Amino acid sequence: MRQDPSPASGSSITLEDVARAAGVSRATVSRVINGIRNVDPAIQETVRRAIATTGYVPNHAARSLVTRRTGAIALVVSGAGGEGEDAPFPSQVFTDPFFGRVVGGIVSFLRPRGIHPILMFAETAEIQAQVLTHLRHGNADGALLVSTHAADPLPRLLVEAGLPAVLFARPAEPIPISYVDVDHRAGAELAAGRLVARGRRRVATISGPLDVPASQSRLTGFRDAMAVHGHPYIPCAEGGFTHHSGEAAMERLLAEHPDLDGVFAANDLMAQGALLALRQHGRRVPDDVAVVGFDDSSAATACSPPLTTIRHPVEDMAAEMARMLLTHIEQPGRPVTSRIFEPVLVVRDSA
Amino acid sequence: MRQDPSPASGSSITLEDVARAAGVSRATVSRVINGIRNVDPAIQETVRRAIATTGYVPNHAARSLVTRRTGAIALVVSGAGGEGEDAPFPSQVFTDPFFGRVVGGIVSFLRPRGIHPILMFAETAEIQAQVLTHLRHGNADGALLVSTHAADPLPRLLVEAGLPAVLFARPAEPIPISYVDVDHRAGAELAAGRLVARGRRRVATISGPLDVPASQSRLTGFRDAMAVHGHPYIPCAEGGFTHHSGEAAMERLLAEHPDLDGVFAANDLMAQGALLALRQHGRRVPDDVAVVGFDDSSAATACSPPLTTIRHPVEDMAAEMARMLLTHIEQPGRPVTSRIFEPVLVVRDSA
DNA sequence: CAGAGGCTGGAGAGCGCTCTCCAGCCTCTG
DNA sequence: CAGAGGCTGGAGAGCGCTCTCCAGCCTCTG
Repeated sequence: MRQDPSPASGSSITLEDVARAAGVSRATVSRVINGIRNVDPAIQETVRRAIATTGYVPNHAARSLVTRRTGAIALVVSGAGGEGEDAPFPSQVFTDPFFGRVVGGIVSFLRPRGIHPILMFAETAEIQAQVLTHLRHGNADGALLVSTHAADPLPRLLVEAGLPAVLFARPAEPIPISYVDVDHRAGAELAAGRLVARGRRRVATISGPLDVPASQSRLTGFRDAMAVHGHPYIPCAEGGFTHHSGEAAMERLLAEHPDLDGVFAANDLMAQGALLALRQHGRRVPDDVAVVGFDDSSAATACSPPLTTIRHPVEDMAAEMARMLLTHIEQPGRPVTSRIFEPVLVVRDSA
Repeated sequence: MRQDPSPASGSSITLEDVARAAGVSRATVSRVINGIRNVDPAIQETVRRAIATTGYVPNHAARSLVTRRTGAIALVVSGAGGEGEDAPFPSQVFTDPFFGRVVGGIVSFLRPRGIHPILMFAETAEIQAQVLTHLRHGNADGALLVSTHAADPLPRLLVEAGLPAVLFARPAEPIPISYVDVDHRAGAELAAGRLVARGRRRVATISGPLDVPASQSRLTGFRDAMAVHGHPYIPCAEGGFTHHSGEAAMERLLAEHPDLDGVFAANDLMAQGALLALRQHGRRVPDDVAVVGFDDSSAATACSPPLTTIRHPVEDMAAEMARMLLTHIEQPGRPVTSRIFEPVLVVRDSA
């Protein structure tokens, strides 16, 4: 079974070969493959058969050389501005279940369209520059950007480079770029409502990093809602969206307010840490202290007790990001847009 | 500030433009950029300056059309053969901290070489076919494959397609493909040694799915080592590498062997589930029952108490996969190889 | 029935690179 | 000092597609 021009090594069968086999021109084969213009059904059939028998596979590079499209989308996870922890950045990021849901939503939208995202991490300014260069080399038609820090300069750099891009979460600085986001304020109001409904009167909150707009919205939204319910003073300890920072923040809150009976943590990972601290201090959850998280990550169900939390439709949001990006790529002149999603309260055992 | 051929939209500056600006031929510019053959240092300098002033960025498609290399690597996460759970596959997969470490290791090796992996999920046979077609279209020079199930046919399909590929973990069926793996048996021996050293005499194990070679190796390795230590009978409950399956397996073990004082779970997620079950049954860990996990995932430290576990150098293994793949791509004739990594015991509180 | 206009297939240019081949120069050796 | 051989830069083909332009045919209308 000798096959000299091995079909594997670059599949050396070209459009020319198919055209010859079908007895038509290259242009006609191209038209059949790309489904443009009317082609006689009988000829279409002949061409398709020729493709099948030759085992032809289009050369992607040749195609994108002329179309000036790569057909590729970059998924950029950017963390510039954040301080390093023990694990290398990509490990750290993917340990967060949130990113799994983002990836899931993006893939669910792109894959049926034959697109697979290129995964890029840009945790430092230097690497961001490399990533940007890589994108400008025409390695992707556009970028989906998820930043872990608000001070991220990458969104602006992408806009300046003229590269189609969509953000997950509103950028800290106002720049002309499309994004999806959740209504953080509404989510915080749901959390407040739940704690009040459970009869909690001495409530505190563990916020995310306060340079992140989302953290700000959750904090002020929570405080405003609690004020409406007649609770004017809500102590806050700032965390860093990590398990350990949540534990530490809970320790600080307990030290200053040992009589608290309710906590709203701005994400589930911190809520999980808070549960640990509460247990170590002998507090029962939810009997002594009710805890509400945010995100409905898989951490929420792995906790003991399982977390009552605020779910944003991350998969839907991520899919929408991808949809918006494809629109921008297909219609370059299009104005930027945003889309805000409504969160929902997920009641489990912690509150 | 008008720029008609916008530098963003495909950066219409070509090698030709740089050559003209530098007063040399296209070939010379190409040589400087790719660092092939000697070029007069003075000319090199002139060319570099011309590149800088023109803002030239090589066209990736044109290059790969002639080199027949894309410069891209696919990271394929394959789950064919597994039964679906509630979350969509990609979300599920990335929720497992293990994949974060794999991605981290791969990125740490590829990124300095200017390569960013294309992320592909292939959870069903149908999607595997699509993924394979996509790869054969020349969208990547090779594939790094992480399978979640042993019966995965994708490794064989990749070999048949002649596509350079490297697996994480030895394939179930013997096929000529390179892989990295951990010495599962040695890891299980470490776990057995630890439990024996802690004076445990009634020890059970929670295995992974028994159609996975790794699960088999861990189970037999554990049983063999315990036999050496004088414990001939080790009950086993089969799990599915998930939190919940670990919890369920622990329930079964406790029902049949209420007096057990030590458990080896074949991964941390199941160990975490086991801890939950033990707590619900009023067992103290490690006083009543010592628990050893496997993987040293972030679940190990999020547990209460933190898990004593077996760490495989996942990041190193993933980086090695990438290195092996690049070797295969650069030297197509090269025979397949394997590399087995030694695990280490990480002592925390659970045993 | 003649002419206009639409539709379909082919010819051929061209996308932006790399790489082979060759010319010309320079260096070294006998 | 002549000739061989190495080295460096340029010319030009060619990678495999798409897309424009055009020819030829067919259909429809006046």
